[in-house]
Amino acid sequence: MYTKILKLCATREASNYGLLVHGRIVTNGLASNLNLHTPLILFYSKLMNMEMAHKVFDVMRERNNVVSWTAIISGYCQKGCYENAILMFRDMHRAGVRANQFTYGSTLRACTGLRGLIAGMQVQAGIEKGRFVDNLFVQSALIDFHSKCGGEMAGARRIFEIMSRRDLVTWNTLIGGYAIQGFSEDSLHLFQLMMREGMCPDCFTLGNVLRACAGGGCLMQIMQMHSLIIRTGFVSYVDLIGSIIDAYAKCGAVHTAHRIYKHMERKDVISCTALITAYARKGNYCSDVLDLFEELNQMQVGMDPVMLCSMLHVCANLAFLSLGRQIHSLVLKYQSDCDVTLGNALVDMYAKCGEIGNANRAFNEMRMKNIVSWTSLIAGYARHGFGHAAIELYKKMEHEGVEPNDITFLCLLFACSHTGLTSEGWECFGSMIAKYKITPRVEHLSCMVDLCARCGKLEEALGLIHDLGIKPNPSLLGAILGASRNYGSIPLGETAAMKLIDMDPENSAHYIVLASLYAQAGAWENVWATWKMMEERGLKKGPGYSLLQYEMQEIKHLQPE
DNA sequence: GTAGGGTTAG
Repeated sequence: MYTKILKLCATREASNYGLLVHGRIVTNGLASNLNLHTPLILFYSKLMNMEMAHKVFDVMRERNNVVSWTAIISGYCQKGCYENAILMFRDMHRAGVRANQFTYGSTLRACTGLRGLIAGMQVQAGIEKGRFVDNLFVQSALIDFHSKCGGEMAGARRIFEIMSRRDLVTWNTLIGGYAIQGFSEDSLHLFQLMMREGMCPDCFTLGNVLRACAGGGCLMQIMQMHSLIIRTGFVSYVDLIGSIIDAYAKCGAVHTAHRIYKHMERKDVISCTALITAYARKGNYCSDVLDLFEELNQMQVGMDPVMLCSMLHVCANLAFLSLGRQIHSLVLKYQSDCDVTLGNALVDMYAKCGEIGNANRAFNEMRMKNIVSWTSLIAGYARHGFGHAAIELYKKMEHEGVEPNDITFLCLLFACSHTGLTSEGWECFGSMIAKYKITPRVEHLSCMVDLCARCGKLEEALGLIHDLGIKPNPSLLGAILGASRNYGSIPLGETAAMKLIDMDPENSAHYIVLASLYAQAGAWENVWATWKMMEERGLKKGPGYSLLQYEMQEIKHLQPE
C-alpha cells in the first residue's frame, strides 16, 4: 500500500503527500522495513532530493540490497551528481553487493557524464567478467560511454558489431556518437544502413542525424532532413524543432532558423538559446538577440543555466554591463552558481565589461573551476594590461596542478607582449613546448613576433618562424607587418604586405598599415601610391569605433545641472 | 540504456 502511494507521489505536485506517507511510516514503526525502504529512496531520488534519499539509505546501510543501492546511484546520476554516483558504486562494490544491469547502466552514465575514461574502463572490466556482458542495456550504455569519453569511435563500433541483438536505442546511440564526435559522414551512413535494415527512426534518431548534418555544414542535407521530419509527422515534437533551428543556425541560415522560431506555437528556452547563440556566433549581437531574450522573459518561460550563459556571452561582447549584472542576479536566483561553464561566462562578462575586480571576485567564488575559468581570468588581466597579474595567476594555476592549454598560452603571450614582459614571454613559450608538449600554432608565433618587435628583437622571432618551418598565414603576416611598422623595416613590411594583399585583397587594413609604415619612414610618394591602389580597388577605410555602455545613473550624473 | 541550446584567444 505505502509502496504504491509513494510511487504515485513522486511528482512535484504530489510530493507533500509523499512526505506525509514517510511520516506515517515512521510513526507506525515501519522505518526499518526493508520493503518500504527502497520505495522511499526512489521517491526522494525522483524528487531530486538526494539529501533525504541518502539519509533513508544510511538508516539501514548494512541491510541495503542491489535495488536500494541502484536507486541511490541512479538518483545521483539523474541529478547530475556523477561523482557521488561513482562513489556509491565503489561503496557498493566494497560492501560485497553485486551490480545488476541497471546499476551498470547508471554508473556508466555517471562515468560518461564526468568524461571519466579510467573509471568507465574499470566498470567495463567488471562487466566483462560478469553475466551482464551481453545485456542490451549495458551494451548501449557502453557504446555511449566510448563515443563520448574515449573520443575514438572504434571502441564504440566494436561493441556495436559484436552485439547479438540491437534495438533502436543502440542505433541511436552510435549515430549520435558519430555526430557528437564530428564524424558527420559516418553518422549519416549508419542512418542509411539503419533504414535499409528496416528500422523506423524515432525523434532521437532524427535529432542525432540533424546534428550530423549541422556538423557537416551542408544546408541541403538539413533541408532534406527537415522535409523527412515533416513527412514522418515528427514536426510537432518541440525537441526536434529545437534541433532543426539549431541545425539551420549552425549552417549560417540564421534567418531561416528565426522564421521557424517565430512560427513555433510554444516557444521554449532551448530553441531560443540556439537562435541567440547563432546570432552571437556570427558576431551579430543585434537588437534581435535582446528582443528574443525579452520576449522569452515576458512569457515567463523559466530561464536555465545554458540560456543565462549565452546571454552573458552576448553581454560580454556588447560591453553591456548593466544587463550582465541583471543576468548575474538571475544566476543567483536560479541557484545555478555551481555550474562551471556559467561561472566561466560570468568571469568573462565582467572582464570584457571592464570590471576586472568583479571578474576576479566571480572567479574566486566559483566552487569548481576548470582550465577555461583560469584562462578567462588570465585573458581578462591580459586585456587590461595587467601582465604581472596574468603571470602570477598562471603560476598559481600550475601550483594547483591545473594543466594549461594552447589558449592559456596564447593569452599569456598576449599579456607579455602588450606589457613588455619579454623574458617572461620567452619563458612561457619555452614552457609551453618543453613542459606541456604543446606544438606552437601560427597564432602563438604572431604573439612572439609582436613580443620581439616591441623590444627590438624582431630577427629572433623571424628566426623562430624559420626554424619551426611555420608557413605564414594572414594572422602571422599581419603581425610581421605591424612589427615592421613599429620597427621601421620597409623591405620586410613590404614583403609581408604584398603577400597579405595577394591573399586577401579586399581587406583595407593591410593597405593602411603599409601606408602608415611608409609615412613613418617619410616615404610620402609610396604613401600616396598605396592609398591610390586602395582607391582604384574601391576600398575605403572603415571608421574606427569603441563601444561602451553607460549606466543610466551615470548619464544623469553627467548631465549639467 | 540514447536525447535539442552554453564558456576561454584571434
